[in-house]
Amino acid sequence: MKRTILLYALSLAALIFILKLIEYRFFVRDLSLEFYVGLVAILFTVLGIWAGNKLSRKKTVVITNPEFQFDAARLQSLNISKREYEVLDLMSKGNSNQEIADKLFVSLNTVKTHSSNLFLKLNVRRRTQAVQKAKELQLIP
Amino acid sequence: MKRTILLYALSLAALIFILKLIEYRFFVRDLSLEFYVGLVAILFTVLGIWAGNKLSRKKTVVITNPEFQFDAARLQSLNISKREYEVLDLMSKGNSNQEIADKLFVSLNTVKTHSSNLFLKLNVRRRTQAVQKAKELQLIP
DNA sequence: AATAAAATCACACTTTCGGGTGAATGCTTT
DNA sequence: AAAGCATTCACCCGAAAGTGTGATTTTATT
Repeated sequence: MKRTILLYALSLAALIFILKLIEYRFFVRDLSLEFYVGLVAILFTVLGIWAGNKLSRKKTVVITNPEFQFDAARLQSLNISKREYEVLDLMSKGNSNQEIADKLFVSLNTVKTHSSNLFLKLNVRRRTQAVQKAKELQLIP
Repeated sequence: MKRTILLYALSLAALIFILKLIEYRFFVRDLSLEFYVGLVAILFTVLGIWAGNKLSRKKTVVITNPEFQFDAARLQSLNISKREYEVLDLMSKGNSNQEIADKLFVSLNTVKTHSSNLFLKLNVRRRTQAVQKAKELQLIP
């Protein structure tokens, strides 16, 4: 964290130095102000992406802790429906399809349909893989 | 992904518009070039951080659980053999019996025997339950 | 009201899993 | 050497899981 901030500061200093050089050329060679500003924008966008990645990678480690942080956004982005999620949840608790069907008051075939669609959305082929992936994606505890 | 790029483009356009306004004021109020450049730098750093985060967020895959403390004593007390544990480990990673057999260079029947004994020792009836219970017992991450 | 999405179920079919039994081999431990 | 354990494998059988297709109903959204 500290090192990232330090590196950011150093990069900032280096960039400002480079910009001063460019500024010099700008006045000497009479380039347009738009070109100059565009260059600054590009450089700092790149720097921002880099710094952002460095800083948010630390956050990833925080997410790694055992405290489950439900990722509703990811659930939505995968287009997993409410019913499919319920099946996933019961699945992760070690229930068979028949047990899931009994608990959700639906037929076995319905559970199969839901789980099949779930596997497609999670891009897996078996329930064990689905559970694994769902945990990685912070969809279930 | 597409939406992020679109939003980035829109933000870019908005920023350029704002910059033009600032540029206008710059000439009118005669602010220093350094101030102007600094502002551009800050704005695009922020934009870069945001865009970078959006684009790289899908990389937050969590596999390691730092809380995991391997409980060798429990493994022994359950009389789980080395080979059975290897099967359990591969099982927890979503492998089918056939895949486990291939990875351990044994036959499918052997894996079935191991997993069957494993289920007895863990007092479960399905691989999903076995994985669940093994995690609870701190046998696997 | 029309359309789209979600949820429901069926049926046929293939694959995978799990139980039960039996058996051969090798490695320790007594 | 004998007993015990782990490891290996085979065969059979039934249960569970998963695939594919098609169809109906319910619920949201426009």
